Amino acid sequence: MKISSAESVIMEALWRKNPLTSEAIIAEVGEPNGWTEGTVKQLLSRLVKKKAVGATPEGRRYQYAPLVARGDYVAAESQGLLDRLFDGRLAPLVTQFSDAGKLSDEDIAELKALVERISK
Amino acid sequence: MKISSAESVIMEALWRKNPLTSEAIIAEVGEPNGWTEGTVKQLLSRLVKKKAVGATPEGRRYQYAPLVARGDYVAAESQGLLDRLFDGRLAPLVTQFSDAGKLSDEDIAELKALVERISK
DNA sequence: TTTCCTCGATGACGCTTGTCAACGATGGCG
DNA sequence: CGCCATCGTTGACAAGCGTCATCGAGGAAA
Repeated sequence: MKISSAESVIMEALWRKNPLTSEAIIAEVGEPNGWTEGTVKQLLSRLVKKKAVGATPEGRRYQYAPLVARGDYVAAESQGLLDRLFDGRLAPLVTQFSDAGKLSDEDIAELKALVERISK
Repeated sequence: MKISSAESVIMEALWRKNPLTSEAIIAEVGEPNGWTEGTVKQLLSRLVKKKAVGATPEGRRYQYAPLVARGDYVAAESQGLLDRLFDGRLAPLVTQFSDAGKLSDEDIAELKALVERISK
């Protein structure tokens, strides 16, 4: 099942630290996103139903933890974008950022080092 | 306004060649996507309402053409992904593909040449 | 034990999306 | 001058999403 954009905010919190109780998650993402307790609980429920998050009973409450790895999610999202917009190829994506002037000198240096390392 | 995923298929057709009549668009994207005429017409209407596509009367039909440049769309989508998943930095995205073993030798060569050119 | 608090489950609602069909105007052909 | 083929507009509907509130069950505290 697909993880929606609001849901991914919850996931990010859980990827950062887990397991967490709903209370902790609400504390973590509620305020910054202007969400009430009810909203966060609903998102959490949907994630559990989607099997993206696991809920283990601990006493009165649940401990929530991600069931999908962030790496997998990131890989799928990235690949999706690449396929949809860049014909599956990475270089044009990099070109696009370069052409848009979105690359700092540091970005370029990082890339250079990275490519150096990869290509050996 | 946001362009949805089905809508973007229509946009891609128009970016490839424009202006087009609805008939041509239906011929172009209907069959490959398993869409009926009605579906394509609806998507087109929504795109016009969203001002992503312009419709100029020609005789008793319209000629449809994109009002947003593909470059702008691609830039926004790419930036969005980068911000959401990679803290706005490009190098980690490249790393992710590298780590996932998704880079062919050709990809790497392209990247290398590209970075070379950019960094001067 | 009774009252209260908290947790997760569920209902609700308006909006967008994906998908398709029906309708009303209009131009072309016989 | 009528009829038919089209075109764009609209309506429709189920599913998903963003958002929030209410409810029932079960501990905790008095």
